[in-house]
Amino acid sequence: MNIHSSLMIEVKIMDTPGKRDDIIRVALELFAENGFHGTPVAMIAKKAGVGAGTIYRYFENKDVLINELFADLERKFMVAIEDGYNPNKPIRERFIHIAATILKYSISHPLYFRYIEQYQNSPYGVSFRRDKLLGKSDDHDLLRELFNEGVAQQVLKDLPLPVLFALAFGPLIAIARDHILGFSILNDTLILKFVEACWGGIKR
Amino acid sequence: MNIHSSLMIEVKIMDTPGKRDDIIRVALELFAENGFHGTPVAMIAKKAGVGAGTIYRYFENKDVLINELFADLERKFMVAIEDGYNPNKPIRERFIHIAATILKYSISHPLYFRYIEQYQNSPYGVSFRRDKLLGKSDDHDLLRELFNEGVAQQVLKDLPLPVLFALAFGPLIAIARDHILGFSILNDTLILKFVEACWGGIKR
Amino acid sequence: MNIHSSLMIEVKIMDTPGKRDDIIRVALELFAENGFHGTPVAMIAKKAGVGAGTIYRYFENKDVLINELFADLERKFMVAIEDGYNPNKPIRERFIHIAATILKYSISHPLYFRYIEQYQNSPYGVSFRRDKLLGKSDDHDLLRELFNEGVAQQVLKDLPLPVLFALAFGPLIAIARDHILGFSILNDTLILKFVEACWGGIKR
Amino acid sequence: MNIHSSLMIEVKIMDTPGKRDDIIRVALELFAENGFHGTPVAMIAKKAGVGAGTIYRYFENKDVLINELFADLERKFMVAIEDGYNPNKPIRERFIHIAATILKYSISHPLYFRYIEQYQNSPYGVSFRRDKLLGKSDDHDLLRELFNEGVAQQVLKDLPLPVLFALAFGPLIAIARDHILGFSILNDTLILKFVEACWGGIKR
DNA sequence: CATGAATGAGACTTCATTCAT
DNA sequence: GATGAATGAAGTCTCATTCAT
Repeated sequence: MNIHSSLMIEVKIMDTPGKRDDIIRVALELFAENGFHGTPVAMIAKKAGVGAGTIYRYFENKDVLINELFADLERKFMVAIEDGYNPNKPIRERFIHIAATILKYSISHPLYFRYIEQYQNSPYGVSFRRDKLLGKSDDHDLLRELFNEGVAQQVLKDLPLPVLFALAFGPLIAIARDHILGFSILNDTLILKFVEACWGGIKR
Repeated sequence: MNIHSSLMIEVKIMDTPGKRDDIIRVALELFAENGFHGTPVAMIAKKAGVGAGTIYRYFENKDVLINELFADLERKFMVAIEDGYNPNKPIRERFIHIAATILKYSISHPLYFRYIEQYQNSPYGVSFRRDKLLGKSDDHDLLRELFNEGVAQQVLKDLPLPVLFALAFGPLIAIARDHILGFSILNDTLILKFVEACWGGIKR
Repeated sequence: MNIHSSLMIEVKIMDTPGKRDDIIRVALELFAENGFHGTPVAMIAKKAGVGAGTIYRYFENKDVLINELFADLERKFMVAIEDGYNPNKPIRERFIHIAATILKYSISHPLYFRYIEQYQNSPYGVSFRRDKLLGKSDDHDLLRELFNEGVAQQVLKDLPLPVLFALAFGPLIAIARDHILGFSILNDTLILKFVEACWGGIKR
Repeated sequence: MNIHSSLMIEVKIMDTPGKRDDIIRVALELFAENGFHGTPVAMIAKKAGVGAGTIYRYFENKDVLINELFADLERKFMVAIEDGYNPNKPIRERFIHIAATILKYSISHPLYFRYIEQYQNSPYGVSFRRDKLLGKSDDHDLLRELFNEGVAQQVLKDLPLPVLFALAFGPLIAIARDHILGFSILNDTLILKFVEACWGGIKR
């Protein structure tokens, strides 16, 4: 019985995270493709190969799933951005790194991108965004630091942070969306040019 | 009797379209605030002071209402842009006019802006956008002409049109959203500076 | 003004009965084709070229329209049957006349037939039928007389009236329906044969 | 615990199909009595003691329920007819068996009969009937064989099949309806006489 | 009288969530 | 823990009927 129990525990340890991940992965795909309201919980359950009730063991309800999934994706973006980021490099280089990473990562993970866009333009996202931007958050701290530094060193235009953000990342979001929807096609050269153009928009 | 008759005609002329407009106005407001799925038809009817069935006299179904409302808003943007637009002015000036108009109009009509954003990031909007961008449309023709001309005259960077669009309007959308959500505050000076920065992003 | 008024009155006199007939005719057609519940009042109004409200000037409500229409059709059948009916002819000849008339009339007025069938197999028809058959009615009096006479004269089988009715008219209804739905095709020879066979079913 | 387990299994086996059957049974009753349009899904659910949504687990929509119910009833009629049918007996005897069975079964299952009649005279039934009669179907094959054989052996009149069908079964349907609606009362003797009379209508 | 826009009760259906197994 | 059948609140839409014009 001891053996049996420990076995079950092991099974749980190994199996449970797998199940949660299955749900997350499938939910991401379906939400990104069909929208939040076009994706019943039962559809996620079926495609994830779990019972509908199981989803409620991992997420209190559908809204929580949607919100946690968004948090997951943000975290993934942060990891991508921080990978290879060197705070000792010049402002320009650091910006190029961040911007290029965001664009490349968005393009190579179209589901992530579409999910985030959808989320941010839904009632879910707005309140979240409000909480977030007014408070603190890691990724923005990184960016905020970079931009504050840039302004202080007179490398960047002397504009409010949100304005600089808009100038720098607005085009990025726009072109990523176009690419993902197939309205334009980016390659590495174009990406680099594009990012440099973004830099042009904020540098003094 | 003449007077009475003409009065009756006036009442008809003023009243019937009034009902359709009430619905449109209320629907815009509620959709922009609560999202498409957060706004039951019954809620629109109640707030518009009409019976639920009445909405279906003017719009075949909820989706049609959503789509027509979007078309309405696009038309309004177009009207705003075309007002004061002079095709004989230099490229730069024309661009500044368009960009400033879009930004000002978005800011002074936050419901319009939020509705459009929401629409374009929903299953409704994606297919529509696809049809639209690949085909022809008045507003884009205007912009397309302007940008093509700019590229030909070597006033603008030699980049694909969608890339120029992204560089020029991506920041605009971003800052408008921020302003509307209260994350940053724009004034006329800032708007002008901002628009000039956008120009900086695309001019050669 | 006198002239004007009398004109209007004339118009009314000529127009009003026409309007009622239009409604009746269109309602018959639509009900027969789409069923009672597949035919909104508004559809009848539109096809009849009248306002929806007008129908309610001639018929208290939809149910009344349906019932009156049925009564109309029954009357028409009676007229057809009585035309050429000679109570002095032998039983057999009289029956042949009636049966052949019913069959021919049904076939040449498929809408009438389908309406009646539909009516009799709906909640409308059942209660009506109950009222009717238990009471008296012209057409059945004619038939009842004929059949009673036939039984009394020992020309017909000695069976209860409803049984004789079923034997005599059951096949008629069945073949008429088949013909109208296109499952079998009758010509005058076949009709005569058929009616004779029906006679064979009840004659002693 | 063994006993308990087996009990639980039994409950499942007995209960789940029980729910579908409850729905079918109640739906039959209500449709037969009130008509298809006089019977909201909610009414069926309530009387069957299930939630409204449950009906949609078993039947895609109301129409499917209506159609499947009809198919069910047809199957039941076929089973009744085939029970005791002996293809080696003479034509006459076989016909008498079939006709008597149909009549008796109709009379003892008035709800089945009324449901079928209603169905066949509704938009549901007409298209179905068309598909059916023009194609092949078990019960009609049985009858078709019998009648073809009868015609070939010169036992039956030399008439098209639909005509023979009408002569043979038209009276049956008519008298069954009368009986069920209480307009005439059949007993076993009368049934036999009646069926023999039907035979008289088709035999040479 | 005629009209048809307006109404709202009520029908069908979906789906987030629960809970017995 | 896992399951998925069951639930019923809530949403979309239709249509018989009314009534101001």
